[in-house]
Amino acid sequence: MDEFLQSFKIIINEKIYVKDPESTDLGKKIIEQSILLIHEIGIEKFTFKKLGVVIGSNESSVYRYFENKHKLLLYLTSWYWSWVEYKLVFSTNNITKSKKRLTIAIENITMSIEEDSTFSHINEVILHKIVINEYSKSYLTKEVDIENKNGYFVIYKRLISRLSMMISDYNPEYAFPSSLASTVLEGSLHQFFLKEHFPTLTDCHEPQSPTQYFTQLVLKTLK
Amino acid sequence: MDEFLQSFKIIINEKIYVKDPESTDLGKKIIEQSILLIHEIGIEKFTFKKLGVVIGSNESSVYRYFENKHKLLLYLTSWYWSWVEYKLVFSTNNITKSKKRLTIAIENITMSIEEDSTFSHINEVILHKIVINEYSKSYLTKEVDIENKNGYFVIYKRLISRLSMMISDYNPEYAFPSSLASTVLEGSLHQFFLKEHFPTLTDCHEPQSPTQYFTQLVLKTLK
DNA sequence: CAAATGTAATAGTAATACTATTATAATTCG
DNA sequence: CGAATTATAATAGTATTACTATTACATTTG
Repeated sequence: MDEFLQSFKIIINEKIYVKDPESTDLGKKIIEQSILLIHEIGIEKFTFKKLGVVIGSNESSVYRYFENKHKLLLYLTSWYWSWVEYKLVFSTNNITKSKKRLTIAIENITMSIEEDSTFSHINEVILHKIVINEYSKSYLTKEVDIENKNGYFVIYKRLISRLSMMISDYNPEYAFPSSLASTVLEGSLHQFFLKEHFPTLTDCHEPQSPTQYFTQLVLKTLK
Repeated sequence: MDEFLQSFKIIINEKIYVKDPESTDLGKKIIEQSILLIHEIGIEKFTFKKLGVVIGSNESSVYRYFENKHKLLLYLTSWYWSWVEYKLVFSTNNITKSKKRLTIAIENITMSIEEDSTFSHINEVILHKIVINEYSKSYLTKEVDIENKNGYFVIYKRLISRLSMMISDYNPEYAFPSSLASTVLEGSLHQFFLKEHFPTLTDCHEPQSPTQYFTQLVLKTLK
């Protein structure tokens, strides 16, 4: 599957960027290094100036690709959700039993990313950590409704909607499929965060994992 | 209970502020108006300069009370969690049946705040909305571990721990009481946000509510 | 009523986010 | 081939923000 994925390009809403970063070497460098730098210093302290230094280029060159750092964050997180969606669709394809399909989906959404694999210039392990620490900030803004209308969150919403449908397939009677799907997705990011910074607020320590917690939670709730 | 609460002062960790805002009129005005202004323009665009204008005072006067806007946010959210904790402890007191106690606790934590009541200068309805939109930003930072050590999140953690204990009381066998407690608390904020901005991702629309969703989720999971 | 303290205003600085303009390199096409 | 066009990047800014140092004024206290 890893090599298979390499023959695809993840397509991101064109409105998010000024110039497609996948189209040039500098663009790819911007993606590669911004992931490392945002992870290192956090989105608040991240600036295009600092990024310019590490990519050996100028601040203003970055502005050719992204309007501002918020859009860059949207790009990176959209890429991440798109990657997860791809893995989810691929691994649940042709699985006819609704329970099996649902557990595979939960696994895909809640699992910790272990190794950087498919895309040469994107480190998925670190990108996952960025999503854990910064994703909420991309929608907890005053501009969320306009940006939502512009389609900046389509991939994220589609992913939740896929999980929601699998929940309803498994138990058509259940009244909160969308809420449960969004809880699993957002909740797993939160559990990873707690594990790291507020360990007493979670039970997902080795050998336990968010995947086990949420799989049990969903199956018991839907029974 | 409302009048009863008025005879108490909610105590916030002294390290969060430079000078206790409850100790002066200006301090109370800072709290009152910052709640309204942060709600109106969001924490990113909120500045002490803008706050100075609405409280009819100077930017620098605000710095006498809070080091920066991040600390002010920590103060406001700590106050909120403290208020919720008080209501929770009060309403579950003397309830001996573990199931009843648990459902009351979930109700307190997940319910939507309807009216501004107890404290003259603090609007709890709007403060709840600030918590929904801004709370995650107060811990999704690079400084979280130091600030946690300084005790800036004690009330929040104590609240989750209370719920966690009630979960274990109801079902001592359950393996994820803390994870479930943190999911309920964080998840309910998230469901309120979705209801407002991503309505397709939640089922908590009238007459349904996050309280119903989470009460059912917890009881089914613990059965 | 003088000293001490509390409170607030003025006037800054450093850093950040972003932009306008110019320079240089690469490509296209007659 | 070489002029015109376009792509790309660097320079040099500006406006805003977050925060600080200093001074001025007001209030309290012994």
